[in-house]
Amino acid sequence: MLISLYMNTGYDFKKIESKWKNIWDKEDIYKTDIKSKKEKYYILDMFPYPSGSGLHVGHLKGYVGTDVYSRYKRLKGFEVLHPMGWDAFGLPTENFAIKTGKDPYIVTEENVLEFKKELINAGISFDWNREINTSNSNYYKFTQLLFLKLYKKGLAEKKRASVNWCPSCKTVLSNEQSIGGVCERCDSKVEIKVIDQWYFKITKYIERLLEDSKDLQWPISTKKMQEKWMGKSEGVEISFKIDNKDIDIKIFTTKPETIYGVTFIVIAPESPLINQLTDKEHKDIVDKYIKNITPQSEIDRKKDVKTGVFTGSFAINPINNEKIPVWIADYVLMEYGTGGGMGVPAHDKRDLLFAKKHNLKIEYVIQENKSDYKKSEIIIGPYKGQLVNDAREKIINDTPSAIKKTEYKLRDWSISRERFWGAPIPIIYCKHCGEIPVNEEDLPVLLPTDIKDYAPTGIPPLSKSEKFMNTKCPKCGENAMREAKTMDTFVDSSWYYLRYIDPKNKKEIGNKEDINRWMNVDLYVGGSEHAVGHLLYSRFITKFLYDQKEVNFKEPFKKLKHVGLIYGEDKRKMSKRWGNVVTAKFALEEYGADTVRIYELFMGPFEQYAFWDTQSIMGIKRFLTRVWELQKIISLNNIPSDSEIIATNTLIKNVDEYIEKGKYNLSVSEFMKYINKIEDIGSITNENLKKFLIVLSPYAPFITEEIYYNIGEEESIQKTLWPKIQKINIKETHIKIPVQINGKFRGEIYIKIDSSQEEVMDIVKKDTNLSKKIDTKIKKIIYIKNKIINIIK
RNA sequence: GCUGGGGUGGCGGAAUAGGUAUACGCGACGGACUUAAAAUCCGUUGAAGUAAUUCAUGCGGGUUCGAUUCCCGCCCUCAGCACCA
Repeated sequence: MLISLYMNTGYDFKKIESKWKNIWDKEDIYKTDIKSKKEKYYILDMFPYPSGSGLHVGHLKGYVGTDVYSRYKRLKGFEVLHPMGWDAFGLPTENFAIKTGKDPYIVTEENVLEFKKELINAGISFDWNREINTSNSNYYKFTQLLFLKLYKKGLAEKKRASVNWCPSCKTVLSNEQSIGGVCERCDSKVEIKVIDQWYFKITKYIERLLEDSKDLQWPISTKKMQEKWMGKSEGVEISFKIDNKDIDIKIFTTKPETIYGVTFIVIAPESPLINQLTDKEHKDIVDKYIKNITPQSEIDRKKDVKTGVFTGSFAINPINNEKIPVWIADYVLMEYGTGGGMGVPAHDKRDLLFAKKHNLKIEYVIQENKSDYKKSEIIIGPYKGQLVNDAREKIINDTPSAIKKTEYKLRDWSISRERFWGAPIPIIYCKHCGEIPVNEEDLPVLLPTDIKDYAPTGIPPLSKSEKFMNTKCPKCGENAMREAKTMDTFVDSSWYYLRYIDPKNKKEIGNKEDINRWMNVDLYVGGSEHAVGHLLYSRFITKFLYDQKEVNFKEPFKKLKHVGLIYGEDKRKMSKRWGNVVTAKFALEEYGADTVRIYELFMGPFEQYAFWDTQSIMGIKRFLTRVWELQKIISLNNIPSDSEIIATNTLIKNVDEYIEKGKYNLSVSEFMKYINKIEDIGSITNENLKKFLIVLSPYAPFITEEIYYNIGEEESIQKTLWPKIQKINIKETHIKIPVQINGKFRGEIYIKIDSSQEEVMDIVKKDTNLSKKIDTKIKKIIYIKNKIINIIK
């Protein structure tokens, strides 16, 4: 029974994997020497939430990709920092804890152990000496310190404002967490609530965030997404006087040249001007309308029907003194610009819809050029006949009260949460002194351990712990209360990449010299879903630390790569709901780590999504069995044939190139081509087998280590260096080139290198097959030396 | 609607400073071994045709001796964003 199992699997991966796992662990082989003299390379994965549902093969793909690159860089002589940790605070853990009734501390610990075990089983070369955990007080002490630093510079601030509220998670969400008007965690419809919230003033950094992104080696789509999210638009602010009233309405527009076409003014339903603008006659309708509209969530207002009511007031167009009605409209957002806009139905789609619905005048003032708006022609007013591009400045100058202005869509980052499982905000409220920051020496502000019921209610759970809440004012020493809200987990993850460099430092985030030496992250890999959240926050925090002279770099992640999702065999997203989840645990036990690693990279381009396929993975298993069998055909004399040398050189060169380009799937093809070739030759020298194993080792660390050991090497394959190309003295005298007739491939011939056209034609004419085809008159010959010949007849 | 990707065999995918399209793998078919199956090994495999050859890289044009690659105009599809004035 046992024997047949061995025959089926080819080699006993379980035995090999557990053997080397133990040896590597004992030798602490992945330990990074921060003080090493070697050139540094920092390669980072986005750290995971250690959720209860465990690790599946999709998570693994990213880690395998970075692991191949890390191992490769070590072989290339770099000191590599490749750490891992846990984004342990936050809703996934907390919700899991609530569901299971377990303590979140215990839940975190259990999940972390499970995740870590699978990562080790997969042979990922993380340096576990540097493991971090955001829910550990040694870590969140510095999250709180970061808060204090921002607070002291006026960049952390409590404001009363309308916020996105998730009725199911019972907490506030940032704009980045409520994209599309739904909660990113639970898909509930987001509501709008007005409450006190803490904000980090990321908007102060917006210009620098835009400017510096130009130099980042990031996917274009991700950079564009950030750019769009920040939403810079340059335009003009114009004041419209209200007829018979002492009020001005300010509006923002990016198309001041359409001012001759303004036929109404629209203001947001939240506008403070509404009371003054509404006359008696319209008061009832306006009140009713506003009462109806304001409690609506953003998503309900985002529809094509543009509702609105007339206020009874008229504004005066400053350019031509025309009287135009002022309306309240739900498509105008209070948060953007001035909360009001000029209605130009002829040249704005939304205004057009609104005008049609409410029978407002439509006046065309521009002949629009579809391919380039700036080349549109003005057809009304003093600049009739001119292009928008030329007339815009003049029109701005002509418009009284017009001021150039730049508007952005990005809002400040809301960071406080009404939840338990997060870092407490280090602020104290004192009756006498007001809002006072905790002294830095008093950090960390520890999460209380005496709260049993931390299920969300909307009231911060920390407020239930008297032990936590009651404290002394750091300034006057009187009794005072703590802030009961905790920080969003994106604060934890906005600086974690710094902590790996010096994770045990108790005094500061980390040793400055080491941080400055090891940052930036040379390669950062993770899902594209963090494009506008985490990645933007991290850039902001890095810039802030730069300004405080804490660090000497302005960007955290030099190069960014996204990893494509793995879908289930049924082509649906892996989910418990469909029962199509392939867990890392299952795959590793069933196929072995080396097979799973190679398979995941061979599925397709790294950045692209792929479908799990239990048949294809067998191909990789077969491949590794053939690798194992190479041991049986080692040649005795150790003198490689020319073809063996050429094949090995090609392998080394191509794999090198493909790894550098991140084209892991193509390097796997190279390994397969190589083994096909060697099997054709029938033997391999010890020397070249070693080279093959070394270049394969980043992909399949276990089997290569075992064979390397079997063929007599005493030191780990991981401690060797990338093989060099062997110089050979084979002078190629002849090469094969394709022959085309009338542009179509018709055959190939062997020619002497650097033959002339005449010499090549002689060979073509001697070739019986080809000469038959060119018996008629030849019109023209195109010959590209050593490459191709095309005969036109 | 906007932004960024993609459309190549039965399937995953190779190949773009224009030069033998379909590498590598999966699957399928045929064969060897086996009492048999699995595993393994050896062939074949874009389509049509006995063959010469013809037709095939989403569709329609163009440039070129030659186009998957470059240009123009479409169609389809995936992802993200979307009342931001």
